[in-house]
Amino acid sequence: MPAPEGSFHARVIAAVRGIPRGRVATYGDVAALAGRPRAWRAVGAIMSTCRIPSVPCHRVVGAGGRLGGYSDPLRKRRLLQDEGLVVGQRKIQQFDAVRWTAPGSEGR
DNA sequence: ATTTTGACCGTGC
DNA sequence: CGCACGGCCAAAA
Repeated sequence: MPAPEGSFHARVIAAVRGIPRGRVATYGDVAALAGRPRAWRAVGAIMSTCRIPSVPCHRVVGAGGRLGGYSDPLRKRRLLQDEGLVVGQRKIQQFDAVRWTAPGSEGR
């Protein structure tokens, strides 16, 4: 289990696990929730190792609502649509309306 | 310890 | 709106 407590990996997974169904977050958001708002790079690398089914890694999308990457891009698109999201051919519609924001991270 | 890579992001044309 | 370039962080070799 490649997720020692206190590691960036564990924090990222915890953040992704906190994304409810029908909602999406960008790599930058996940990185910020993980405590490293500038580590979206590492977040993507970690997601690539996302072999844990307990983590809805398909809810992590690129900035601006882009699908981003995935082992099976088509599958990711279908999963998001299955959760009630409107996905275009390359980007998510109403992205701002479905973008997941951590409790307390909103405007203040 | 240094170098390379990766499911990225933002800016410029 | 699409492509090219640079910058950034962490893990692996």
